[in-house]
Amino acid sequence: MLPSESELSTTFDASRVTIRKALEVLRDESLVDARQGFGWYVATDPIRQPLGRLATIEEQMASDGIKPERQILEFAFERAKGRVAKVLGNIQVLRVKRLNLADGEPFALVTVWCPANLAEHLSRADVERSPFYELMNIPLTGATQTIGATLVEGEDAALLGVPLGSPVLRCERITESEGGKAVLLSQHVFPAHRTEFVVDLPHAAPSMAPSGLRLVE
Amino acid sequence: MLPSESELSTTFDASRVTIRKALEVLRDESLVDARQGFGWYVATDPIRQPLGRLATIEEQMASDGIKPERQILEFAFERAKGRVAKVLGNIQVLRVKRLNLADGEPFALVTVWCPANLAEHLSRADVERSPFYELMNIPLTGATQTIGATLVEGEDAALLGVPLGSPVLRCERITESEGGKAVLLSQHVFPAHRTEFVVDLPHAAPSMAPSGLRLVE
DNA sequence: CAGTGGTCTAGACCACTGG
DNA sequence: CAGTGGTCTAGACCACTGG
Repeated sequence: MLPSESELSTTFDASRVTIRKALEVLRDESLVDARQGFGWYVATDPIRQPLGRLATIEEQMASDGIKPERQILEFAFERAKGRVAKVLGNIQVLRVKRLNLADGEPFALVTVWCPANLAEHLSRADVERSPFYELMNIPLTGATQTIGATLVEGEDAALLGVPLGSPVLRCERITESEGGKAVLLSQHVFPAHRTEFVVDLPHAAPSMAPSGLRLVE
Repeated sequence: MLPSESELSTTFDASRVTIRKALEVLRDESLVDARQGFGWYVATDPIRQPLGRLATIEEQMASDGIKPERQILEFAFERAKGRVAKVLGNIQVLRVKRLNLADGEPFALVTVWCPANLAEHLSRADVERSPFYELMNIPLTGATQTIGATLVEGEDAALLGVPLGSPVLRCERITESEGGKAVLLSQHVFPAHRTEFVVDLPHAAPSMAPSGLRLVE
C-alpha cells in the first residue's frame, strides 16, 4: 500500500491534485493502481517487476541527491559479431554506447547490445531518458555479471575524463528473459578512482546498472 | 481553432480544470492539439501538411491496389561525411537505408540522412512504418531532386534482385525546411526495368518518394 | 463510522504566441 | 501587449471500503 493522497500531499508539500496527477501517470504505466475507499497500492505488473523494482546505481544516486544523466554517444543497428554474436546469436542488434554522468561528471561508459527485433520501438531519445531495462517489452528474469579491472584504453579515457592508462572496472552483464534466453549484453567501464563494487549477494545482482555499485566520496 | 479554455469553461459551466481534462482526453486520441500561448485546434496533422498531402509513389501504388512495404536495412547515428557533410553540415546525422517493396518485389533502395537533432525521437519501427517526411517535427517547405542513370553496383544489385551491372535510376533529393535549410538528404536507386519517371511539373516535386515516378507494367 | 479515492471548483502564476 | 495554454494550490462534496 502507498500512503494516502492526503499524506503524500503533506509529505511532498504538493496539492492533492498534483499528487493525483503523478499517481495517475504511474497508473498509466501499470506500476500502481487504486480502489476508491481503499487506497493506492503497487500494481502486480509482471513485465517490469523482476528487475525494475531493484535499486539501481542511478536510484541510489538520486536518493543521495546526485543527479544522474545519460548521454548517448552511439545508436546503431548492425550485425552482431564476435562476443556479441556468441551471446545473442548471429543476428541484427541495436548497439547503444552511452556515457553516464553523476552531477555532470562522467562515471560510467556503457555499451548495450540488444536483439534488433526487441529494440525496434526504441528511439535515441528513449534510451537517453530511461534505463534500458525499463524499455524492454519482455520480462527480464535475471542477469549474470562479471567484474574485472583493466587499464583504460584509447578514447574511453577521454570520454571518462581520466588519464590514459588509468585503472578502470570493466564489467559485462548478460541479462536474460524467460527460459534463460539472453536478451541484453552490456559492457560497463567505471573509473576506479570514483567507484567501487559492494558485492554482498550470493546470486547475481539482477539490475541493468550494477546494484552493488557505489560511488566513493 | 477551438474556443479558449476560459470560454469553454463559461460556455459549459465547468471549471477550467475540468475542461482541460476533457481536452487532454481528446488530445490523447489525436483529435485535437494545443500550443501554449496559441490555443487548441483540431488536429489535422499539420506536420504532414506541406509535403504529406502530395501524391507519393506509395499512395499511387495504394490506389492501384499494390501493397507498398518498407524494409529497414540500416539505422544508425553517425558523423556526416563527404557529400552528406557538404549538404547537411559537418554534424551528427541519422542514416537510414531501406528497401521499398511493391507487392513483395523490391523496387527502390533508399538512403536517407537527417540531422541527428531532428531525428532523436525516431525509432527503427517508426521509419519502417511511415515515410520520413511524415515523421519530421518541422515544416518541410520544398525539395530539389536530381535524376540520373547508372549501372548498379555491388550489394545493391542483390538487394534489388537484379543482375550486377543492370541499369538503375539514381536520384538525390534535398528536402528543405523554412529558410531553405536542408534537413533531409536522400538517395534513391530504382531498377530501370521496373520504373520510369513522369516529370510534368516545372517546379521540383516536393515529396519524399518521387511524386512523378510510375511503375511500368 | 472515519478514512479513502474520484471528481470538481475558483483562483493563481508562469511561459509563450501573435499582433 | 492582452490572451493563451501549462501547471499548481486549497478546498469542497461524493461514493465507497473496511472495521
